[in-house]
Amino acid sequence: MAKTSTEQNGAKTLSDQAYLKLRSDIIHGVLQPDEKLRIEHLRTEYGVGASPLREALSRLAADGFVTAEGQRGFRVAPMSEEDLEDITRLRILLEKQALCQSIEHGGDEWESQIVASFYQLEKVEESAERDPAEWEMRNHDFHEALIAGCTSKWLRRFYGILYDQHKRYRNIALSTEIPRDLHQEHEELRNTALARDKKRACDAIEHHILRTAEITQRVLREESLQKKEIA
Amino acid sequence: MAKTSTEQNGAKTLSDQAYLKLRSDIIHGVLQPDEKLRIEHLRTEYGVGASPLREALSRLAADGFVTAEGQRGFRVAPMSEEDLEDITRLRILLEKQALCQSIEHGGDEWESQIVASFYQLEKVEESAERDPAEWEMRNHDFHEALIAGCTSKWLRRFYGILYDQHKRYRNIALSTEIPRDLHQEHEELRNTALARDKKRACDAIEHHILRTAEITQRVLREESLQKKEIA
DNA sequence: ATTTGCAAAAATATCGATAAAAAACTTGCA
DNA sequence: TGCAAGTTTTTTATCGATATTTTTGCAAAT
Repeated sequence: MAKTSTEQNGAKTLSDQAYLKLRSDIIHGVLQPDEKLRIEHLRTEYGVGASPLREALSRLAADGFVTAEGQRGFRVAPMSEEDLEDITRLRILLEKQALCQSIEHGGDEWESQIVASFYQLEKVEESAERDPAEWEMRNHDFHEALIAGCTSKWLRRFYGILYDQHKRYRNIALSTEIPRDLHQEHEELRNTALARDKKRACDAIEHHILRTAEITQRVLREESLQKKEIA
Repeated sequence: MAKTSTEQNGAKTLSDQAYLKLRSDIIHGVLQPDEKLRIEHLRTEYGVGASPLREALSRLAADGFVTAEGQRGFRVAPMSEEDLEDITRLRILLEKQALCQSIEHGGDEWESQIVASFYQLEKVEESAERDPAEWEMRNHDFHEALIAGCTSKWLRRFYGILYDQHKRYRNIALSTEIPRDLHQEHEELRNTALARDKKRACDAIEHHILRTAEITQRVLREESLQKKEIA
């Protein structure tokens, strides 16, 4: 039976719901970098009490989406070019590692999921609408499929955080357009992974992440220039 | 002026204090793996209300020291050989990376701190008392000094979590003895770092971490054997 | 014009009480 | 005895209220 609309996802508690909603709003730029997060205001906005909100914010602080200073409350984590570069470099290191482990340990199920999720991603990339939200989902599924064979829980955990941090930059920078030439990179990624070619797969993933980061960075730089011109 | 005893450290709020105390108690085995963490019980034990406790537990869940299941409360994160191995492998990857960056970017201050912290560690290792708590602190300072030149915030963050997770295993497994031959590994580490020899420094750190993990794992295995014999 | 001091306002952190859920414990019945 | 349904107890999650701290606003003084 379908659950109530307030708990359609895996969120059993108000705290979880608040966590997921805040997280999503930060990633999608609804809550702007550095913005103050006043409990009283969020209370009315999200329709939950102070306790679950503070719990959610504490968790978000632990994975770097908000900053917390004692007696001064919370704010959305700032964004900067250095931070993007930092995230990018570490994401490359971890995703390479996870990919290598996957190539070593992945079985039939792993291969199937790569083929399937690549196909779904391809469909979105070539479709007329090119819905960015849909693309984000499929892109995430594809990357998850690639590293699904990785057995390290900690690697998965850290990678997940970095993926979402990266996603925040992508979303804010390129909220509308999907670069067309990402597709062939995904294809190379699929082929090298299925061929169990660690070296080339790692090169492909590094190149792919660097490329998207570069695009993001360029848009980010242009935006910050515009802001300075206004000021 | 000296602060009140309840806020001698950097903890400005009750939530922070509870977080640090719980964290420390988990790392030092005061709170056992898998142990249920009942709010009402902790309330009396730690002398704070439910709200700061829940915030602290939420944060601890985010960095993997406790597990949280909706409507079922919190418990101390379990320990296992697989988890130790997982932590060990990833810690090696990250500490190598951080060390390389340090060797590249570290300046005079970085070198000085390595020499200084190594000296302090050496003193404890060769002293008659061989106080494990003192050794833990000095060991931490030395490893921190080695990677102090690393400019990546995210790498530092993740490394910090893994270091403390590793420390939990160390503490529970070897709460009393300090293996004597760790000293020469530290020396090799200091020398190769100061010589700016990335390759050898990385080998040294890998070997060092693997060695301590092996010792820990052996003790862990013996303990779990004893438990099974009793049962 | 800038700073200083203080009072008012706002926001944070925390507590105590309560509703909701899960676990433990009966009790009735085959 | 075994076990299913209902009932009590325990525990979790959440709200509303309050004490404490920070920020703001404003007037007097340098």
